[in-house]
Amino acid sequence: MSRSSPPAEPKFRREPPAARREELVAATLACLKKFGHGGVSVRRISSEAGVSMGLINHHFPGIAGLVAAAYDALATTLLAASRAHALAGDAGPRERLRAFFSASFAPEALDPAHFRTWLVFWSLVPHSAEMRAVHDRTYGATRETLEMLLGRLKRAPGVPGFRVAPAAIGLAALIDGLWVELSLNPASFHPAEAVALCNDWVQALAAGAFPALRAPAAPRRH
Amino acid sequence: MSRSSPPAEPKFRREPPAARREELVAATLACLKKFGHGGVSVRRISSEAGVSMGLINHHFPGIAGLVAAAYDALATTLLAASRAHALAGDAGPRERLRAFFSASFAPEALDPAHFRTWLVFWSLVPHSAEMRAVHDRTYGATRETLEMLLGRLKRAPGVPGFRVAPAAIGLAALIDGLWVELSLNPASFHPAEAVALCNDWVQALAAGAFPALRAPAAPRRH
DNA sequence: CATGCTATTATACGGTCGCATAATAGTGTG
DNA sequence: CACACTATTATGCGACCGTATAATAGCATG
Repeated sequence: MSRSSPPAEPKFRREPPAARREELVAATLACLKKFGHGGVSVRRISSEAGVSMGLINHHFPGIAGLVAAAYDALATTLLAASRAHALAGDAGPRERLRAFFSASFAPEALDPAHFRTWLVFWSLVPHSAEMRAVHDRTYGATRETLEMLLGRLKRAPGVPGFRVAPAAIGLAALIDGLWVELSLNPASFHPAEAVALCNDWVQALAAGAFPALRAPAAPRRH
Repeated sequence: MSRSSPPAEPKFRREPPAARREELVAATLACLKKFGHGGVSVRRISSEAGVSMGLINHHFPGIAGLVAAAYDALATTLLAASRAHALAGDAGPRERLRAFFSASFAPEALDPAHFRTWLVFWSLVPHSAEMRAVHDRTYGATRETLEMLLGRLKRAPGVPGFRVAPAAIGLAALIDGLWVELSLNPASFHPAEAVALCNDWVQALAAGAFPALRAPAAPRRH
C-alpha cells in the first residue's frame, strides 16, 4: 500500500533565526512559570519548545542570554499592557493612576507562577551584566510611565507642586512591595486593599502631605 | 620516634544535636550568602560547616527543613535587631519609626548577599508548607512591630485616628519595595531618599492625609 | 577497662545538569 | 536535479546533585 511512499512529513521545519528565537523565548517563559528556577534548563526549555537541546546553544550564546531575552520580552510586554490600560479612554489623572494600580493587582498579575518567574529574574540580576541591563532599562521605563502619570496629576488644578522623580520611586516601591507580599501570601490582605493604599498615597501626594517631595522649583514665597 | 604514638587529635567531635543543628544553620546562611540558590546544596553546606555530607540528613529530614530553619533563624534575628534599634532610648513615635527605617536601609541590610539570601527564601515559599509557615510568622511579627510603633504615633497628641493594621501593611510594603529596588540596583537612588520617603509616608499618615485609613471607630458625625 | 549507643564518616547509586562535537537533513540556489 | 549552506538533531563527556547504605569512632556508662 503506502509502504513504498516515504512519509511526507519532514522530521523538523527550518525556520528563520528570528522566529526560532521568539519561540525559544516563549518556551523559556513557559518553563519559568512552570518550574521557577528549575525551569532554567536547556533540556526543559528545548523540550517545551519541541526542539532538540542543541538548538538553544545554536541560537543563543548560552542559557543566560536566553533568559535575559525572556526577561526583556516579558517586562516590556507587561509594562506596555499596564501603560495602555492606564492611558485608555479620557479620564482624569487620578483615574488613570487608579487604572494602573488595578492592573498591577489584577488576578493575572498575582498569579503565583508569575511571581516565580520574576524571582528567577531578580536572582539572576546580580550575577549577569545582561540581566542587570534589562532590569535597569525596565525599571527606568516603569518609572517614566509613573512620572508621566504623576506629571498629569501635578498639572491638575489645585495640586501643589512636587518633585515627580522621587515620587515615582516611592510609588513604584509601594506597588512592588504590596505585590510581593500578596504573591507570597494571598491571604495577607485583599488586592482591593492594595489598590486603596496606592490611591491613598496619590491622594496624600496631591494634598501636599509629603514634605520631602515638595518641589524645590517653587520655593515658599516669603 | 613518634611512629608508635597515635595522633592525639580525634578525627571529629561529637556534639549534642542542638548545637550541631545551630552550626548547620549558620553554615547554611553562609552558603546562601555566598552562592544564592547554588548554596542550597548538601555538599556545599556540609563543607562550609566542616562536616561530612551525611550529617545533614542525620539531623534534618532533608535539605528543605534545614533551609526553613535557616529562614526562621535569620528572619527572627533581623527583626529583633530592628525592633531593638527602634525601641532604644526614649524618643517620640516619629523618631522611633525613623530609627526603624534607618535600620532597614543600613549598609548591612543592603548587602547584595543579603538580598540573594532573601530571594532564595522567597522562591521556596510557594513550594514548601514549612517555608510558608515561617514566612507567615515572620511577616506577622514584622507587621506587629510596625503596628506597635504606629500605635504609639496614633496616641501622640494632635494625630487623628487611623486604622493601624492596614497602615502597617502599607508601610511594610513601602519599606520592602524600596529595599528590593535598592538591592537590585544600588544606583537607582540613595538610601537616604528611601528613609525620606518612609518618613514622608508617616508624616502624611499623622496628618490624616490617607482617606481610606481613617478610623472607622470615629465615623463622620452628620 | 570493656561495652553499647549513636553521632559521624565514607562511599555508592541513579539522575540531571551545561556544553561540545559530529552527523543529519531541510531548503534556497544554481 | 544537484549542490551547498546551515538549521537541526543525536550523542557523549565530565561535573554536580540528593539520598541511602554500611562502616567507623567518639564518648558515656558500667
